[in-house]
Amino acid sequence: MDIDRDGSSLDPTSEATVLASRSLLGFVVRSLAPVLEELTLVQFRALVVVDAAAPVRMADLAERVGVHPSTLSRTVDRLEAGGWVRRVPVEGNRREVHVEPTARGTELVADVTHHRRAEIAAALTRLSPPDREAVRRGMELFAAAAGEADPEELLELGL
Amino acid sequence: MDIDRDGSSLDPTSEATVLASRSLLGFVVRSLAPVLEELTLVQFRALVVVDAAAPVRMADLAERVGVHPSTLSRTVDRLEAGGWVRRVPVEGNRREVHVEPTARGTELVADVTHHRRAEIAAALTRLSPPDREAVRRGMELFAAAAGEADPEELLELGL
DNA sequence: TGCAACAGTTGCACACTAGCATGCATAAGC
DNA sequence: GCTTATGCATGCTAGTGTGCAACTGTTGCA
Repeated sequence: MDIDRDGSSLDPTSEATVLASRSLLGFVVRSLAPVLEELTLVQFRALVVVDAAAPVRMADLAERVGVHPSTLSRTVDRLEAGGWVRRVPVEGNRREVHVEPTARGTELVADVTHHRRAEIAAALTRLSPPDREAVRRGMELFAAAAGEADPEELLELGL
Repeated sequence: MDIDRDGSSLDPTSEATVLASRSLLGFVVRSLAPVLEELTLVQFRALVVVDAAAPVRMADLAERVGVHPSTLSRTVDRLEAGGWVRRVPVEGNRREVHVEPTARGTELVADVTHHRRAEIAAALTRLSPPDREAVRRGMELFAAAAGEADPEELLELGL
């Protein structure tokens, strides 16, 4: 909330960046809100990993999501019951189980990112071409300076 | 995760913005991670509201956090047990109860935002002054185009 | 004064996350 | 082939979040 309280003590660039980050977070939250009416955050996180890494073994999935295998087993139960993922036998190994997204699961994940990107693009249309260019340059410079976010890390918020 | 999968279909400014947003989210998540070892996300959300709006009535708090008063009552129980907030009687009204952060609660919230701001500032030092200026301008333009995020909305992720 | 509305808590029910210990089937190693 | 390790599922316990309904105490109004 008070992400920029006491902001006056920082340099103007940090200031502007913090402010912009609040706007961006708004986009993220809005894109996530509808999902959270269908799935819990934990479930969506798991679905995102499945969608990105399928086919993935249960144990690997548990590790990537960062939960105990037994917890994951039950989370997959729920995702499977909801029709978001399915367990598939691994050929040549009857001990392991793979998890894959269903079409519905893939679609849900795609919708979220799509919606987010569309909203951002819509906001940018409110700028003149030169201003848009300035945004592009600023964002690129910032991304380069900040470095890629660790995917595992982003996952902690289901992103 | 795949926040920029299929990115090629968008304009370069959206592209850059999405990329930068991933970095920014990384900062947010990192600043939040230590907190989540002490409090649940819901509890932290409530704490943030209390810290920002104290003193606040239970009913108002429930509404702002977006949960049922009975749920909030128990959440406050837990926050109070952990020493993050305290209930204080309202003078002149023995029916209402106010909630206030303890010093510890205020400090926790401040730590999160501080840590986040410091990390962002540190990343920006890796840029030359002119580049930093370009970032400032880009971020300001974006924030202006995107508009202020709705505080209630950001709260959904405890921000 | 008496009654209705209000503020907050508590009992109840249910779902989800979480981890540990256990069990079961399968695979791998000797 | 027998033993051990692995992969997964399940029973158990516990903490949390959630809402509804009921209850207590308080306030406000007629």
